[in-house]
Amino acid sequence: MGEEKKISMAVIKRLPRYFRYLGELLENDVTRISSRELSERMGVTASQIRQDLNNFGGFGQQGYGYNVEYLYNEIGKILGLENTYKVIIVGVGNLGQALANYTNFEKRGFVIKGLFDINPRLIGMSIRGIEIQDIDELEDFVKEHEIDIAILTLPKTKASKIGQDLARWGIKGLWNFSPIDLKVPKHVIVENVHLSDSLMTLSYKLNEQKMQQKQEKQKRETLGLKISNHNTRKS
Amino acid sequence: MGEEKKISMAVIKRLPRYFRYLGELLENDVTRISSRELSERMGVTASQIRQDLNNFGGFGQQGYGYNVEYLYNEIGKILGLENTYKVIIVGVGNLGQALANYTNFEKRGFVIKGLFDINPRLIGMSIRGIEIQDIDELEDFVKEHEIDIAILTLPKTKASKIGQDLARWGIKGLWNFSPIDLKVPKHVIVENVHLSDSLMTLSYKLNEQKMQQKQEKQKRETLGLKISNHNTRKS
DNA sequence: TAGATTGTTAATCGATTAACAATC
DNA sequence: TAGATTGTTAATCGATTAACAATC
Repeated sequence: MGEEKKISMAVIKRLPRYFRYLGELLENDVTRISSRELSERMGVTASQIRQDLNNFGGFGQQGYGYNVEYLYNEIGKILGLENTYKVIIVGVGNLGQALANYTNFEKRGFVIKGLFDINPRLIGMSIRGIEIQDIDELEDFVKEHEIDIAILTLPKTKASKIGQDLARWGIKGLWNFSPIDLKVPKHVIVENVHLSDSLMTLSYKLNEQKMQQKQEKQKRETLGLKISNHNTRKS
Repeated sequence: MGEEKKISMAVIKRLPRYFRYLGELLENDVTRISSRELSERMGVTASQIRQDLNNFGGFGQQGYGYNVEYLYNEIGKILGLENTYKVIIVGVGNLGQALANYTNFEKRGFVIKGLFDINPRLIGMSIRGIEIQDIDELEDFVKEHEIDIAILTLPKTKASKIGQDLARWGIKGLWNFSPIDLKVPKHVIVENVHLSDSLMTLSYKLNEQKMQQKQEKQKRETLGLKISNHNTRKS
């Protein structure tokens, strides 16, 4: 009783991908799918799919598989997509503007209520009908409108302090695009998008690939040399 | 000999974070650091740091710790940051524009050589001196300039085909921002940035937090009820 | 030298995969 | 009913943590 087995982050991080694949199946009017078939499409094991889903309950039926629409909706619920959140964007540079213009987030219940920047040239401008305000207004706005989430798209030098301020002012979640680790109380949820980390991972993988190819080439050449030596000796 | 123990993705994904922390230490003129102290700053175990680093060699010294600058440079090498790559951006919408304007990538050796879009209103415009070209020019450009990496910031309906085209035209890596899993030959490296997945993870965590708080509140209320009952009986 | 801290082996923990009884 | 496929337990695998001898 009350013994919620803590669900691992590995599982949680896979849920959006399941959701994505089920959404596609739904679009293609597929009504049912087995763990085996889904596993083949997704390139994972059927066992993992069944294990992952059974963390949250039994959504399938023996001998039948899973009803696509039902499972899609259930995963949506698990992800909390039926909630709506009041969102602000702090830092309306290139990336902030891009996110402000991105209407898809609202479909997931993330409604942008305010935009904030320090740059006087931006303040007063509007994006999708929302005026960019001076960051001095941030505290009052967050408290008055009971903002849930702040998207942090500002220079790392400022992100840390603003993140802590927002935590104090009652923000529930931070979607952080700055290449730093925010230090906030643990009741404030932080989800990071570290683009530079992602780029470095890409760099690593490209470099690894390059080295492997070089190695293989060398191996081929050594082999070629041996063969030609062999031939020389023979002839 | 030639028995490279394959390094796990978990380790690789942690390298950029080490690199980040070491960079900060370097900026603060810290010359040496022990695994223990770094572990405290980063919120990981010292054991993990030593294990991770020893996948690539012994960079420290017993009784001393690690030289910050040396370790920073070595991790930079491991990440392949001394390489330079020719990059194009395919899809110059809000996000593509933001990335095109982001100069930090060039510091990591990712040099943007071309921008491509299908939208006639964008074609001919320039960002940081680079003209946006019609996507029809893509094949010739990639082949002629031997482009290494394509950043895919286009609608998911188009990303899949373009990704496959680019693979055929000799691209080495794809930095994919579309919410799909690209199907390309395995010699083409794909690094995904799934913003919508990240947002759904945030949504999950917020929802979980909300439920936990609700549960705790209920528990407190039940407890309060019991106490008041108890008091009632007593008085 | 004595103290500190690495590199590395061994122990533990957790996550993934395999197997199969339950059941639709 | 027979076949299919889940839900779940057990086995395996891999990753993390602990421990400590080596050594600066």
